[in-house]
Amino acid sequence: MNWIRIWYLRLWKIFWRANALTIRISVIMAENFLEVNLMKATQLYAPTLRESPAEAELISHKLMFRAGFIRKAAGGIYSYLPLGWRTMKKIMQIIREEMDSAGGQEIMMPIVQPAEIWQESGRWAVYGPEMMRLKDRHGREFALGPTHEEMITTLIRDEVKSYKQLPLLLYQIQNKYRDERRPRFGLMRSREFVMKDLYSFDKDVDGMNISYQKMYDAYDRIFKRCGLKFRPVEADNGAIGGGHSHEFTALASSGESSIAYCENCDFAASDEKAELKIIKSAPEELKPLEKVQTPACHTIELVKNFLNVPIEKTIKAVAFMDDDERLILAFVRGDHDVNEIKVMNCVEGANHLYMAEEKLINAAGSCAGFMSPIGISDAIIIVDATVMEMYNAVAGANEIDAHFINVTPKRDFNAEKIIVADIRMVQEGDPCPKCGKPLKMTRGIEVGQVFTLGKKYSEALNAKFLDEDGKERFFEMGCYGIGVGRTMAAAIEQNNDADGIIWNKNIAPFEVVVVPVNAKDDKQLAYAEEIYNELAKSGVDVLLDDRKERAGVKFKDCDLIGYPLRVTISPKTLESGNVEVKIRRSGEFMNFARAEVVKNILELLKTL
RNA sequence: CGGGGCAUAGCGCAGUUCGGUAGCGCACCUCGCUUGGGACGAGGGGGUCGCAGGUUCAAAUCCUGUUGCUCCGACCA
Repeated sequence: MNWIRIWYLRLWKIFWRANALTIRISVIMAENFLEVNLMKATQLYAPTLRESPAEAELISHKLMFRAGFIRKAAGGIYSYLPLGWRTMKKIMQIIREEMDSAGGQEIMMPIVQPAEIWQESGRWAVYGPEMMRLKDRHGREFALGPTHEEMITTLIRDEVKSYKQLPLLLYQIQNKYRDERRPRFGLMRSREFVMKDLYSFDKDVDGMNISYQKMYDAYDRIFKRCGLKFRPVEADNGAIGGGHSHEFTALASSGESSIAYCENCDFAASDEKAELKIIKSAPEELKPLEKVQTPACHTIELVKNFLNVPIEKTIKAVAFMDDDERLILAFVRGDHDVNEIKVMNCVEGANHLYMAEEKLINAAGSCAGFMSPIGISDAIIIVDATVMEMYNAVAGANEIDAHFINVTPKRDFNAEKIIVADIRMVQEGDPCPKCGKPLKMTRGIEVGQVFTLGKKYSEALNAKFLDEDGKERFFEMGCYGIGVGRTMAAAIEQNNDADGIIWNKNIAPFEVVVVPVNAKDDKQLAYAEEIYNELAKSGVDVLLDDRKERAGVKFKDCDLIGYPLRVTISPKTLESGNVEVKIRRSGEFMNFARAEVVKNILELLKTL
């Protein structure tokens, strides 16, 4: 029996070699095996639906479901069908090419990770219920990897021992698991998802910053190639600290994060992070401070109306307290909102902010609704920098039903007792911190994030190497993720119409579909096959819709699935000798002479 | 984690108030007819009514428990 085994193995070897050849060669091979080629719609598993499940909320979710891209297995857990997986693979291929050209090397790490490495880094206890945990038959604990910092750091720590081996950039494209409290929006927030993550290891901070920049640039190319409208947004890497972080955010009204961006320059930041310029008010002649009665005017709106002053002339107070029950009063202009994160960053030792209890406010000698920095002592007072530029404004008087008028903070606030800082929330129309033009606000989908980790994990997991001086040092790390499914969903959010998806050709499941309007007509079918073969030979990713459906059904499916180009073969086109091409995005029809079809389609594709 | 809603055929839904042995549209199968934008006609297949227990001669329907899904909020980043 041994010889059978040997032959079997030899055949496998040949098969795999063939698989590894270039696309062009596989196209030539496909020509010979066309009869079993799955590029025909009759053989493609693409179940399209007229209606979407009631639970689908987002356009991308509905369309992916209707177009036969995904099916749900459980909440936040999906199968990818052939069309969906083709697009996923195209996105992954773009990512691979850019990662490789930036010096990355692809690896594959386990989904199932031992508890020990998480215990070692301290995150086993910290991660919480979002990490899916399981035990093997011996009772040993494991987790389904929500991320791979521990895995990769322990992977390299015993092997990479010299600065000469650095920098090292390793990445993988892998399923990740996060047991979201509330999975929703289809692939946008799922519990199992495909993610590319690259980890960089450098000998020093300079090296880490170079790696960071390489990734930043690679991300820019990746999302451009995917045809996304996006912004790299300055983000907070908070607890991890000490470095930069950018979120690559696809602009979409359905997005979960809110960002401010400038149309004039490249500024973009999350609403929480955006640093703002001081807005100066026009100087005025200073009037004397005066206390006035304002009965029951405990909101800015009421005060403004009662005293008949513009809202920009009022000062709003928000009272917080921290874990130690310290009272923190934040003051912003009446038409502005307080940014809690910025406030928290001003207060040393504060980890959480809560709305202050009224008794705290009273104990400090003030009262809710009428708080003021003037004449209050027992509180941490933080004043927005823009407030300091106001003249003759209205502020609370720290007693019920009374306000000060003609408040000029520079004159009236006790400079020693207040902290002046940028603590307000960005608003549409605020001047851009970079160029001063009015900012725009939009919502966005975070499709990728780059950030520097520094030594956080190398220290926690004791991953060291020897530098030029023979001294032991911890790796300077960075990590860089891209949500592949999210990228697909974001592309659909940005590119769809009433009929369905509109793909960019780089990530479309097929670039071109050839449709004989009546596949039962042998002449049409033969003609369509001819064009289909020519396109395939020219390297076009093409599908032949040879289904014996009515033309309307096929057209509807084409639009729904969103192939960038449709080639239509009909009695009309047969007679004229021309071939009709429809551009999905514009709805434009074009007619090409038979001999020019391939050439023109190749040209057209460059523009899509 | 708090608050709402839903669970009946692959998908969308009706039937539940008032218990009587399950229906509609789309999809699917067969035949006919039709073929440039989700045709039409005739016939047909498919459901332990989320699950478990209870009440009753009889439960999709009433009662109890439970699970899942979903929306809003909070939390997380």
